[in-house]
Parts: sequence; C-alpha cells; structure tokens
Amino acid sequence: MSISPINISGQNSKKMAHSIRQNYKNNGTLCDGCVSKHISLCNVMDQNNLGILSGISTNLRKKAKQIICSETDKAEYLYNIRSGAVRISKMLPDGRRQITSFLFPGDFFGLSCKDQHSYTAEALTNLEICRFPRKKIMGLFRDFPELNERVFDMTRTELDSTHARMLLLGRKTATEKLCSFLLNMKAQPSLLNEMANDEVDLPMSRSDIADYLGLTVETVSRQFTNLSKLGLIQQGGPHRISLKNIESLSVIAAGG
Amino acid sequence: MSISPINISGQNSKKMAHSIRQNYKNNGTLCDGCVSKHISLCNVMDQNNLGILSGISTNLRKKAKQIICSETDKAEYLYNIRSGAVRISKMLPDGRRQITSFLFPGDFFGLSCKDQHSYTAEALTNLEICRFPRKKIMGLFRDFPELNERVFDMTRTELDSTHARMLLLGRKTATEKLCSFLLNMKAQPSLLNEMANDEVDLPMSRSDIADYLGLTVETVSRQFTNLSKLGLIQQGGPHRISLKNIESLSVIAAGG
DNA sequence: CGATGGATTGAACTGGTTCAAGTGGAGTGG
DNA sequence: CCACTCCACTTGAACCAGTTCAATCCATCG
Repeated sequence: MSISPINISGQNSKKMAHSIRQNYKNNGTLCDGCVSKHISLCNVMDQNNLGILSGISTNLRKKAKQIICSETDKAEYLYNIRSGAVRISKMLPDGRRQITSFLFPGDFFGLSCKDQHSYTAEALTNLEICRFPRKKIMGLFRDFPELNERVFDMTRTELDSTHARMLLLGRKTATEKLCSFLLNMKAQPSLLNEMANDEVDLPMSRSDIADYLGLTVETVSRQFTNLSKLGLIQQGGPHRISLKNIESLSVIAAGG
Repeated sequence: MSISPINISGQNSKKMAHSIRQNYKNNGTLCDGCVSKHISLCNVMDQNNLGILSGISTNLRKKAKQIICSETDKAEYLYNIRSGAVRISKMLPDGRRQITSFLFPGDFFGLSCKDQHSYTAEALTNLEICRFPRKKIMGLFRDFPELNERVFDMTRTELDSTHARMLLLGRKTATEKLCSFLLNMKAQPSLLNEMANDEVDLPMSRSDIADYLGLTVETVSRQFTNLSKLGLIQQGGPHRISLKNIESLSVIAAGG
C-alpha cells in the first residue's frame, strides 16, 4: 500500500496544503471524501485524493492478541486505528498490569513519549492499523497546521480524559468504577452506530476490564452480577450488556 | 503589567518570529536571556526583549489556598507558573477528591479541555502566575511553530506521566505509592537546585499527598513512619524529608 | 495561655483480594 | 454427534491492606 515518499517541504506540498486548507474551511474536513465524524489521521491519509500522506504510511493488519509495540521498543511510529480495538497497558516487574486505555477506530497512539514507548499496545480484536514514521509526521506538522491542530486537539482531549480516570482509579468504589466504564463504552463514538439503543459491546475480557479499573477479575464479575440483580443491566453473554437504566447508572458512576 | 495587545498576524510578528527562530537554532532557547532549563511560556514572554507575548498576558499573584480556576469555570485562560506550587484536583459530589497533579515553576495548565475546565486549580503556596487568553495563545501557535511545538511537547510529556500515575493508582501498594511519590518530587526539575543532596521539600499537606496517591491521610502518615523505621528516609518535620537510601526506595517504587 | 489544625498513633472494621471450587460455552478429535 | 478439553467467567469463603473512627500530639498564632 505504501507509495514512494514525497518531498514534503517542496513547492508541491504548499499547493497541497492550500488545497486541503480550502477544503477544511469549506467542509470542516481535512480532505475530500472524508466520511467519518471522528476524523482520523487515516482519513486524512487514505481518503485524501492528493495522496500527501500516503507516501509515508504503511497499512498493517494484526490478529487478536498480537503485540503492536511494547514498552521496550523504540518509539519510531505513530499508529492510527482503522478498524478493531487496541489495549494500551503498563506492567510492573511482578506482572501487575494497568490498562491505561482501550482504543477504537479513529484513535491514535505512539506520540506520548520521547524516544521509547512507555507502554505496550496489543490487538484486542483483529485490526487494521496505519503506521506513520514519527519523524516524518512531525515534520508535516509545519506544512499542515490543520493536521497538527487536530492531533494536538486529540492529545489534549485524551489528557483530559486521563484526569477523569485518575479520579476513578483513586477514589471510586468498585460499583462506581464499573458503572463509569459501561457508560464510557456506551458513549464510545466509533461504536455508537453499530449497537442498538441500550446495548454495549465489550470486546475485552473481564480481566482486561479489571486491569483497566484497578480491580480483580473476581470483583468485576461480582459487580456485573450485582448490577444485574439490581436490574440496572442485563447480560446477554459476557460481551453483550444492555443498560436497562442509564439514569441510575449515571448517578452511581458520578459517585452518588 | 499588561501591555497593549499586538497585532499578531502583521508583518511585525513575522520579523519577530524569524528572530526568535534564529535564537532557537543558535542557543536552543526560545528567546534571549532565557535562563531556565525548563523553558516556560513565561520565559518566552518575560525574558523576550521583543515583547511579543507580553501584550497578551497578565501577571497575577495568589496567596496560598486561593483558587485559580474551578471545575465549573469557562476555560478562557492558559496559566503558567512563575513561582510557587499549584495543585490540580477533581472532586466527586460527596467530597472525595483526587489530586491529578502538583505543578511547579515552568509548568502550565488550562489547555486540556474544550470550553470548560474539568478540574480545580488551587495555590499550594504563594504564587506568581501568568495568564494568557487561550484564544490568543492558540492563534500565536501558527506564527510561532516553536512555541506550538514546545507546548505540544509538554502536553505529550504530561500525558505520558499520567499513564505512569494510572499504574500507580490502580496497581501499586501504599508503600510503593509513597516511594514513587518521594522520588518524583526529588526529581522535580524546578526544585532541584534549591535542595541539598538528599533532601526533598514537600510543600503540600499529608492530606494532599493522600488525595494524590488515592489513600487516606492516616495511611500516608503510617507509611512515612514505616519508611523512617526502615531507615530509608529521615523526617525533619512533615515537609522536609531526607532520602537516605534512594536505591532501595527506587526498587520499592518500581514494584519490587 | 488556650485554641486551632495538621500530623501521628491505636484499634476495630470492611471492601476488595486471594484462594479454591464450580460452571458453561467454544473448539477438537474420535 | 458426543465426549473431552480448555479457558473465560462466576461463585463461595477466608483473609488482609487500607479505611474508619477516635484519641493524642505538637507547632503555630492570636
């Protein structure tokens, strides 16, 4: 899929930048044919008929459970998810694990570090991802302020959401944690259209959820049954949950 | 202190930008006379003889315990700390609190949200801070890529450190948490020069530390005495700690 | 000098963990 | 097609790290 690289600082790029900027002003998107509400780098790249970013990217497929990059790797690439789900995690030497985020189509990762990844990224499901050399994409930021702005914007939004998760990890009870988690998953924009009214699809295992919420598998499982008994959710198998009372769930999630 | 605004998109700014860029290339700093290793927005502003940023900033003083901005406020400003320390926190309706970060000279805040702050910032000590209207500073990013790059860079670094803190909050024991905390404070660049070899100055209260680590005051206090008994630290009053065995502390902090 | 508020210490308690057993559904192979 | 295996999930019961509640200490300040 990878095309020969383009000299990004040449005259060519200025024209392209101009054209993209126009499109951005007119349509609010960064490129022609950009269908997604959550514009991703991939959208910028793939659906960009001008092919500006194509030259520096590589499309990859990964099977579930494959590792995309690990804590010891050099951070050479920026990754963008096209389809599937990814988990980002950090480990302590004795195996304790904290999942810092679940990522979905449109999300990217691989930018929040200097020269070495400080986390491991693994495929939760089968994946299509898109890989950009960091150096080149960072270089592009000057020529394409809109691209820079978008990535910066996403980074700031992510930072904001990590604050909310610190509150969750440090101060919420097990029940509150699970309710928050279910509502977050429900609100996940890239999963919105795929599910019926009150249903949530959870592509991750109970143990992933536990490591995301700072709990054990057993506690997570118990909380699921608790919420079921209270009639707030209904379980159609471990990965398919119906939220029966979003109002109550929200109250609990918010901490009373 | 605030000087009349400058038209940032005029010809003037281009010259200034060029001059700053040259300086950056030559000296690795964003402006003349920039003394700090951790170049801050304030450094860019204050010590910049060209006065580019002065026009849009306001210098403020706050006394300890004063609120700088709270969770309900509109996010109109970007703040940069010149001296003193700040705590950033989030609260649950029933009063449970999570401190998401302690900030020191050179750090900034107020950027990681859309239009409303999602956290409260309070003065931990007496403060000198510098306030920039977000709109204007964001506008400057296009004219001063170096400024943009630096702020983006700091944001990414901060995001990375929140990942480490999620691991701490979700998976570390009380002792591990406190050791990590002490070492982090020791490594705080803006406090480095002020303290002797093994001493750390903790400007925050035990209850702040507790809310930062997701523990109770009592547990924090007990952990301090534990570490003292083990000979790993020595307490010269609640706010002055000597790290007597950084190696061991590091091993514990890393999780065994 | 007493009052105030952070910090420490003690002792009982508990939410969540740990350890252990049981369940059920998907995949496999005979 | 059934039996067997595997593994994720659930459930139960004992346990414990950290909390809660309560008392005390101690430095600061009017």
